[in-house]
Amino acid sequence: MPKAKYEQLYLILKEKIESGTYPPQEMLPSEHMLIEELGCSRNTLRRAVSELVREGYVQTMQGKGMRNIFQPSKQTTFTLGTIETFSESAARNQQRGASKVLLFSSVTADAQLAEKTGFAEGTPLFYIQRLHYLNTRPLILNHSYFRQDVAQGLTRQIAEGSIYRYLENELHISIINSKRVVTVEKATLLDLQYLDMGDCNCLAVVSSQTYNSDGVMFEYTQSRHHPNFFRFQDNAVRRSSAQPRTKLGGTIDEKE
Amino acid sequence: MPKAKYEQLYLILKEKIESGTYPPQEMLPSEHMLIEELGCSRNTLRRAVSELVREGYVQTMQGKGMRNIFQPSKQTTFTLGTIETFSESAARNQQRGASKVLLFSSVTADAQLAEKTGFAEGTPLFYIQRLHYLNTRPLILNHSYFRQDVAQGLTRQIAEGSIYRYLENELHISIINSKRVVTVEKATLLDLQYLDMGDCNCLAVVSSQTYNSDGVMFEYTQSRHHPNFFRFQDNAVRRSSAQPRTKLGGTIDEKE
DNA sequence: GCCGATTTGTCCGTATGTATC
DNA sequence: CGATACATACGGACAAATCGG
Repeated sequence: MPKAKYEQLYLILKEKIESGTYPPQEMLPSEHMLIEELGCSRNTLRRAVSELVREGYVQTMQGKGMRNIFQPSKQTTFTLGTIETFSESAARNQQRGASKVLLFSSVTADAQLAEKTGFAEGTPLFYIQRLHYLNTRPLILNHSYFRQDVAQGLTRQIAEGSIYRYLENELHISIINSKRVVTVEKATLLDLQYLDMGDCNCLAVVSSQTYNSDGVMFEYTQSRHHPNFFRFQDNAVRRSSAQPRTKLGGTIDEKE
Repeated sequence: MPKAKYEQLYLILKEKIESGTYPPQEMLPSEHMLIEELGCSRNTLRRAVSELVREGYVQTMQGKGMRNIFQPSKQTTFTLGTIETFSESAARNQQRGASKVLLFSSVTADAQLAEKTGFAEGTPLFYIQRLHYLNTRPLILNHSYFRQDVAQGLTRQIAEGSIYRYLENELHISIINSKRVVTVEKATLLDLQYLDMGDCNCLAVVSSQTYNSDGVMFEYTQSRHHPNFFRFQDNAVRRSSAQPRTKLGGTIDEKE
């Protein structure tokens, strides 16, 4: 369970929105009312609300109030504000994913690999190819590179299970953040061999660089997603001062 | 210029990070130091910092401090935390985009269109097809639907220029937020006709539902992006309490 | 292992500004 | 104009994690 109060309030409000306790398209109680009802300070409530805004559950408008703009899942279930990952999809569909290690090897980053991954040239790496299945259907082909000096003792056996459980529980590495880029690329021969793509010749590629608490990027992973089962969700919020900020300013300018 | 103090502090810190005033991979000054240096309260500083964390400029670790993890643009310029839009790319490359209206029409949402767009069946809509060029190269094919009762008086002439300037400045509609979904789809005949896609038969599709301050979704736009020029960026941050939250929890679980 | 200093994380109360009605 | 509501900003208090002695 979450310890922080603002997380609890966030979950309470989210539940009330999803369950229809707050009617769709209608105004929520004012901050003042919610503070009394929930027994918290204004700052704490606002922190919970700002998360709901970021995820597209509510609109806030100065001088007016907060409006519930949650829409209960049109077609597929509607999780907001982030990537729907493989394991999330699996859990949501009551299906369990499986994984298979195609390749476990050691490599040293050459100039080309350094350029692609962001590791320094000459860095010793583990290079692992893994295939993720959902319901016996292969959906994601992963190319992962781990720094050998960080992921010490990593073996093919461990990769068959959970690499991250090993890194966190055995090596006590704490993962801090992960930078990701989504692009669309032509399918390689390997993609076509393992992913059953029909007549599509492109796929969605999520490249991520993951950092530990020492600030070192210890992992680069390229996830190649079957195009029919890839779905990224986001909510862009209007920013008061329309700088060359990126969020919605960009999105809206895009349409001019 | 931005009015809010936390926005100014955010820009100041971001500039110092990007310019190398704070060395890469090193710790930033502590909150206490920055507060004195910048002349602000702790909350205001923390608000600015949290934005930098969200965009992958810095890591924060309780008991340790803040580390600069910005990487100055490996290959393409590196804007973090959001979609790189058409106009942003254009501006960044010193190139100007152009737009062409392919179709301007009125339609009424039937069952199928209602399902796809989220408008109620029977809603009168403007349906506009527009092609966006970058440097004479067609990159994005947009299918836009606007509610006629909201976007009153919209004409093909206006669509040749900026629809949003008309909506905001003439009709005084305030845009609050926009829900977006990124998928990969097979190219249609129209895509192949207008976008010069080579031998790719798929493209990146960004579907967005945009809301005004009355909480009504007044626009649905499907942006079909040339696969070679699509790039979505994100930074996932570790959350202390590992709930069935979505951000990094999901990303990491994905790798199990 | 303990203790204290440092640093970030959470929470509260209050005051003021600004947009809406 | 006043009342209401959200937005910004400040200062203080305590908790939790880290690190060095």
